[in-house]
Amino acid sequence: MVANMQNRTSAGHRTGRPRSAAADAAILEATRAALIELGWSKLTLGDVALRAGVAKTTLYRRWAGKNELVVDAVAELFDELELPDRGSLPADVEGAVLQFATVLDRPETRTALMAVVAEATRDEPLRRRIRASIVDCQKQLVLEGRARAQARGELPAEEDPEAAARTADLIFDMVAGAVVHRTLVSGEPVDPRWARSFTRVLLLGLAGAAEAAAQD
Amino acid sequence: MVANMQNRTSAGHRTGRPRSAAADAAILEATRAALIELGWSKLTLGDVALRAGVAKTTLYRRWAGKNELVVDAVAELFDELELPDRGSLPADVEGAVLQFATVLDRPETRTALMAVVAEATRDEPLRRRIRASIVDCQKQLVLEGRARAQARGELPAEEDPEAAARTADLIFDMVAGAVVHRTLVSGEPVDPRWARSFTRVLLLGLAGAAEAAAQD
DNA sequence: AGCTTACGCTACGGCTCGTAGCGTAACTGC
DNA sequence: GCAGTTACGCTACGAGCCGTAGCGTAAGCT
Repeated sequence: MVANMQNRTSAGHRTGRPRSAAADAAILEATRAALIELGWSKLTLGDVALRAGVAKTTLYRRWAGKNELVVDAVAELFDELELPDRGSLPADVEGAVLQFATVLDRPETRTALMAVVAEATRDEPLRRRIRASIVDCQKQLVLEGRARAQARGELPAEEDPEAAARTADLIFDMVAGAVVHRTLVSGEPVDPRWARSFTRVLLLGLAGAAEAAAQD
Repeated sequence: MVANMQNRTSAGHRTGRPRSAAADAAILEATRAALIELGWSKLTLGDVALRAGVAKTTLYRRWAGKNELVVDAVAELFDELELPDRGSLPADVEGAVLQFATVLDRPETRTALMAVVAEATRDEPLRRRIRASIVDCQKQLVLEGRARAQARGELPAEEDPEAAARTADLIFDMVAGAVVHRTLVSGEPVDPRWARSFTRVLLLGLAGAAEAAAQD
């Protein structure tokens, strides 16, 4: 649940006409539709307002601009991501990879995700917004998966919390990075076969690295 | 050497006034300067022309638009990438990772790379251009590194060429994806320590996967 | 020379941006 | 009910950039 981190910062005003939640939903939906039809670069806020059936000024009252609006629109798609229990660590990783790839396969995600990341390189608030509403909830899945594997006895419990955090970051960048790169840069599909190969390399590598670290 | 794949499609015209190579260089340099100062979204072709000291119409005579121009401008930065022989496969991978990260650390690369990739999701010719002038020459380094490792005896020779190609693609997406993701999405630096951890996981994973495959 | 192509310059219609201003609608507390 | 407060729709506007047309000039080739 992303839930409008942009408005009513907390314990917001109680008087006056409340903002229409229906308008919020219509705008975000219209934004995704416009992304599919026009792509990021040709998307205009005037067009989104027209599709959503609201005035252009309403958009500017709620979002600072195109960047913030699109982040919220695609963040909802990433909310679907969950981590179904498939019984073993390799199966879980493979499932997560395929699920992530499914979201990245949507045309609105493809065109929008890289664009807002590019914008974020020169916009610190936008970067925070992306992290809070998209990236961090993905990283959460990594932590969840590790905890599950430790409960199953497939992974040893971590002793050094700092090292554990670094490893989690490494895993996250490797998984998300590889899937994104294959999908958007190489332009090749993330099919079950690729997911299987990738998962195998990743898990064998992590197991070997943990073993080597234990010998230090 | 990117060398203007956009002009004079082959055996181009020989009569008339030739295009100024100095103008080409000035334009690409001005484009990078504008990327640094303004970023992708605020970069305008009129401004680039002003900086380069050429007429705006000259830009449109050589490039179809902003996308193509920026691709050529950043492609020159990736031309620097080489694969110095560091004596062992892990050292080579680590060096390549750090070198790649250095290019991604430049402000003009950070803001431009993701942006053109985003544009390319709805523009097939642009995708081909990016592949030809940026991606493929990176992938070449992977093949070069593997050949070198095989010559050293660190890797077995491949028997199945198709499987070898798939593995090379997997490695490429894992390396480039992880570095890009850490730099541009997570926003954390790719320092020697991270490069070391990453390389260890990758190579141990590949070794383990090759071993497992041999047993099939 | 004469031909051919590149270049600089000006000017233009068209589009999008983001905002200001106003009247109306919706909800709250007295 | 009524007054206060906030959201909404609508119109209009200056500003900026886009991409192109048209023209005169510059730089090579034969």
